[in-house]
Amino acid sequence: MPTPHHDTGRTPARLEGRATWLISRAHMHVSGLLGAGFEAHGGGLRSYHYRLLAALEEWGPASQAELGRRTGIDRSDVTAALTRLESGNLVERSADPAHKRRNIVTITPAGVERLLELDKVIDGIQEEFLAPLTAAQRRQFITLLSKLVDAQH
Amino acid sequence: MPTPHHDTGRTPARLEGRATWLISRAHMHVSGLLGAGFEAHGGGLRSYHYRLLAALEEWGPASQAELGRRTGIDRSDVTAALTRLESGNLVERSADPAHKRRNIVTITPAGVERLLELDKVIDGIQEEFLAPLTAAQRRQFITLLSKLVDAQH
DNA sequence: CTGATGTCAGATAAACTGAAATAC
DNA sequence: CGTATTTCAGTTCATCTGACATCA
Repeated sequence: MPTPHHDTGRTPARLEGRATWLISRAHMHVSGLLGAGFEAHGGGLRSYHYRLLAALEEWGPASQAELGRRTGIDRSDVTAALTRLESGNLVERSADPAHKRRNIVTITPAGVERLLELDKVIDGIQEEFLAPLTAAQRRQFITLLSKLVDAQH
Repeated sequence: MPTPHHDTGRTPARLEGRATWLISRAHMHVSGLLGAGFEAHGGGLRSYHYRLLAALEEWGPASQAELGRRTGIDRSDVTAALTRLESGNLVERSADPAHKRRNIVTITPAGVERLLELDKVIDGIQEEFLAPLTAAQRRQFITLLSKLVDAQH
């Protein structure tokens, strides 16, 4: 058990040995970077909007419930975020002929354009975050993180 | 907060190639695990409280402003979280004799005990998160993440 | 009836902002 | 005076809950 040392020269045991504490700090760091990025260059769009646009471009048109499942966004929040996107003509809602209750959501050309702009912003943030690593280390990190994210179900 | 996941077996290009999108998903994943863990075994304490207790045990007594800087928690939120911890006798506030405005915050033995319990919870969550990796890969991942976190200032 | 869907109203936690009072 | 500290009041964003009407 670590006993309270005091100040000293950096990187105490907890920060070295505990991955979750580490992940929590990395999480805060990324949150900060993303928040600042969306604030500065997001044109009023937030992470929900980015995730929805990305999912639509990636997997094509979908119902709102399906978008919720794919992006991990609650269906009630999907509704609000899509209303926002629709008001900017970035997506379109149309009734599913096979199921009157269900909407089919489609990304518009303007939506794709907007998404590509956001991608650039996000790529910049990614560069900034990964800057401390060498190219080889970055590849390693991304590979490992992919494994971790893909393994969740 | 489980959020059931997608049906599809394929991993689309965006998820393969874009580290920030990946990090955002990992971020959500970790948030969910931590939230559920604190909810289930945190005894009413949340991430702010854990971070503050950990910082106090790690670096010893400190002023509130200093705690804020070390943990990345805003000074105004430090105040509220410490009041909560103090009401459970997990920390103590005392006036700094050298500076009347400043408080010196100390973790109590009960606070250390509580922290060690929370550590166990968090270690369990960490195990769960890192489960998809081999032991060697975990070490690699932790090393790389340490580099990324340490490099931020 | 069951179950999925879209919507709304509200709660909560994390993080931040601005301002005040106090101490150095 | 300027700066640092604590505190308070209020805001935003992401997330989740519960309810409800609608449809298959």
